[in-house]
Amino acid sequence: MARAGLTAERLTRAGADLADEVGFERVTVSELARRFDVKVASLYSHVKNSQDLKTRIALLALEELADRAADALAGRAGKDALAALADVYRDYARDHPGRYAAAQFRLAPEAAAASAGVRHAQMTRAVLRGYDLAEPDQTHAVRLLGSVFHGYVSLEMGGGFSHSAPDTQETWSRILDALDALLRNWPAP
Amino acid sequence: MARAGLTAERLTRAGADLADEVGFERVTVSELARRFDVKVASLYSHVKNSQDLKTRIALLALEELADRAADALAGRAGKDALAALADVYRDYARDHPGRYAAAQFRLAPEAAAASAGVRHAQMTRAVLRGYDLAEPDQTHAVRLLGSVFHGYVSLEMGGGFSHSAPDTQETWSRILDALDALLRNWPAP
DNA sequence: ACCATTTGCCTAAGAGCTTTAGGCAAGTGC
DNA sequence: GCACTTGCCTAAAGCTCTTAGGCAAATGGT
Repeated sequence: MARAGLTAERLTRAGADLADEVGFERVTVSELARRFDVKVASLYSHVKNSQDLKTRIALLALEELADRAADALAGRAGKDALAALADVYRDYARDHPGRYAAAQFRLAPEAAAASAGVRHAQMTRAVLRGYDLAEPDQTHAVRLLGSVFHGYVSLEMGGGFSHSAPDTQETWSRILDALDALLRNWPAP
Repeated sequence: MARAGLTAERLTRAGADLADEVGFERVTVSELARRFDVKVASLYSHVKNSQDLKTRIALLALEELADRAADALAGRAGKDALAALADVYRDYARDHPGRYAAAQFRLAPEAAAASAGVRHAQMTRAVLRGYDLAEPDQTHAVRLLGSVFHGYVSLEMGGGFSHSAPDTQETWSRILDALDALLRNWPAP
């Protein structure tokens, strides 16, 4: 019997593609086996279990997202950098909804600490260097930006803003304007 | 054989409690049947299927959340109202994590239109009456607030802010201060 | 109070996903 | 060329979901 050439990495990538097609929550070891034209049990030599597979997909998504963000931030500062970072999240979620959902997957603490999640926080801090914020306000601002980016993208993808004018692109720009204004004028306690 | 007195409503409430205990994604028709000491198939007379059950739980959560919000907003205006509404979301998510997750469940368009989701949007608009925003800025602001509230709560619950100073309560207050300042000083396009 | 009807929960059964155990054959290294 | 490792397989058990059909408990009209 010819071998299919399974690998944890190939499975992870295929799982991520599957997530983008059918949604992260419907990523299943069985479906993945079907796609590789292989029996289900065979996957268990490469991946511990379903949880492990999902964790790998999540880590992949976090990496990809961090790579895109690093690219987008190169050579930018101030509002330019803010908008670039924001767009990376929004565009990634549009291009890869399943991967984006995977990036939200609850990781075990050690996995989380070793993940690209750390880079995300660093990059948000890098954006804030264009604004004049001392600690602890900088941390507050990091958390605010994370909340807005994630919250907006997830509401928009979830259809929370649908069927209503004005269109979401317009809102997105105005929110970025507003955040820029806010960061330039962060209120004292 | 004694009857268990099953009802769509009782199942929904028990399902919501179950969600709070083990997480919304682990709410299962089987587990619910176990809790009522009844065979699984019996639930299918009261609830169409697993999807239907989850939808009902989601609608319940949206109602409860809207009721809490309406309560909290009564007699408040301006920043007071803003903070009260924000706290309702955060507190509800803390008290009822499973229900909160359920409230994020993707509803079918008709279900969504008939849900308490509409009230949520109205209440956010009510809060904005304390600030001087004309359309379309008001809609942009509604979306911003929704994004921040949802994004913050979901990152905080997901452990996104864990293990790091300053504590999340402090950040939350400062974010509300910042939003208040931003709304009082919304930038022109 | 009695019988007919409705309603509620049951048994049975099929189909899918997950996971473990053990086997045979295709590659790998001496 | 042979022993060994590795990769995919078959088999099987356990869990969830869902439908179909049956019996008994409630309900209500006479």
